[in-house]
Amino acid sequence: MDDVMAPPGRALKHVQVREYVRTLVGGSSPGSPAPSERELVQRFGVARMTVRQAMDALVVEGLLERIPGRGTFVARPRRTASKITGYTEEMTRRGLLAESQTLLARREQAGPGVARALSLTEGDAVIHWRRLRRADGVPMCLEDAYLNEVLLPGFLQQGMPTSLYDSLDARGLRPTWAEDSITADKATAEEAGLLEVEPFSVVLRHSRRALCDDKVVEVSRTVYRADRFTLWVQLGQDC
Amino acid sequence: MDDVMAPPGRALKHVQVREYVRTLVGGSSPGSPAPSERELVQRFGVARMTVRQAMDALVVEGLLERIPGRGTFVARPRRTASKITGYTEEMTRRGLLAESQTLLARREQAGPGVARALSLTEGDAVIHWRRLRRADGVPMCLEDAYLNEVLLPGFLQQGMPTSLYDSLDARGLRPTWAEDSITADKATAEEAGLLEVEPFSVVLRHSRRALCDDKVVEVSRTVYRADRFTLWVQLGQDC
DNA sequence: TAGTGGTCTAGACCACTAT
DNA sequence: TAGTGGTCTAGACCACTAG
Repeated sequence: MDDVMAPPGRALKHVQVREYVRTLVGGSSPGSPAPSERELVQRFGVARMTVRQAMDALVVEGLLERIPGRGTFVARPRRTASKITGYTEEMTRRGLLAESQTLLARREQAGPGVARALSLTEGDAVIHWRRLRRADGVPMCLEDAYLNEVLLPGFLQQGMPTSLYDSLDARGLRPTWAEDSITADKATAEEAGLLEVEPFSVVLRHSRRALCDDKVVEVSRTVYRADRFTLWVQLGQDC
Repeated sequence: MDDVMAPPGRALKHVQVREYVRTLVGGSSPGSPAPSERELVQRFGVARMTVRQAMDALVVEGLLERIPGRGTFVARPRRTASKITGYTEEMTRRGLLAESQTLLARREQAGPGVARALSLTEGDAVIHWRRLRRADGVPMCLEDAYLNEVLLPGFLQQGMPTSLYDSLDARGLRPTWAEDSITADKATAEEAGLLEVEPFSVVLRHSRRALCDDKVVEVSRTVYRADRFTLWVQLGQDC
């Protein structure tokens, strides 16, 4: 436990109780009982409101479920909506080897469309990064990403990473919200050549505008080979 | 206020405080201050923990934001993930007139694929509903929906509604979670004829498996004209 | 009847912000 | 210095569930 290393007097009591309960029920199956509130009052020598504060957090989080008159139990995991992922994560999740070949990585002046999408002014400096991306060695898609240079100082000088989303993560800019549009189309001659398919083959076009809090961190357009790629999306209410 | 009609002794105090604050800050813009906790203690003559319980609920809900040392303020609305919608809702949202023509609506025995997707056994009774759907009079997509007859008793006898999702809503079966897959493809000859496009035109195929709690309420396959339809998806973290 | 969560009180001290 | 939210105490009564 991390708590061993922490100054003992510093840890908040409701946090201590919360983390105790979390580790206690960590591996339990849904429906298993959690300790009763009064039991935790005894064990930690705290007031009941303190225990309730701890348990409330776990209930909001979806780990526990209260049943009046019966007790508190491990909740069944909520079905979750899709994480916002990039190509590397997604292909890895599918058990494929993700590789990328940078075709272009440079500073450009934003055109009207890209400027609007990035919430910038036309002519502002943006990073344009074009990659041919493979899965298990076979061309899968061609991606054009546009990034706000102000948010990513020194990005082009640091050598391009494999995963854009890892880089964003490292800078605390992991997208928290994204709007995607998806269409079916035919490949242009250039796209077909790079993707190694016949000209005018069917492709899936995927555009994304990704935000971290209120900052637009990525605008991208990706064209996928339709014969190799299916897009999966999970949607959830609430949360 | 609803409270006027409610038995005065019945309303829980933290609910009274919560709803008072909700209506008070209802129309306010983000950043507006909410009453301080001690001010509400005075106004309602309750303990501070009761006020905190009320405010906690509004914070979890995303309406309020606490800033230690400063006060409690109206939060900026969270960006939300896409609602799970059907065709009628989606087209209406886009300002188009949604119309449907039922091509088939009957009881069938589930084949292996549909049975698995609906969490049924092969041969179980399912409802198969095929519709040609128009937007502003022009064919937009062809949809095959498969429904669990046990969850929708008398569905076929009641005359087919325009919106499946409205019917599900009315029965308390509005989907809370959905998994979609999206691919690009070419239309079959039959599809092309119904959609009034050239044979082998590019289409967008969209499959959905929608659940309400743990019940599979809809399994569908839809083929959209690529020249008329773009799919939009919003993704959010947490929620 | 004993145990559970739900609600509620009337205080207290703390760190932080703003003036 | 005054006001705010964050944390915490040591009780209390209620409705409900289960044996």
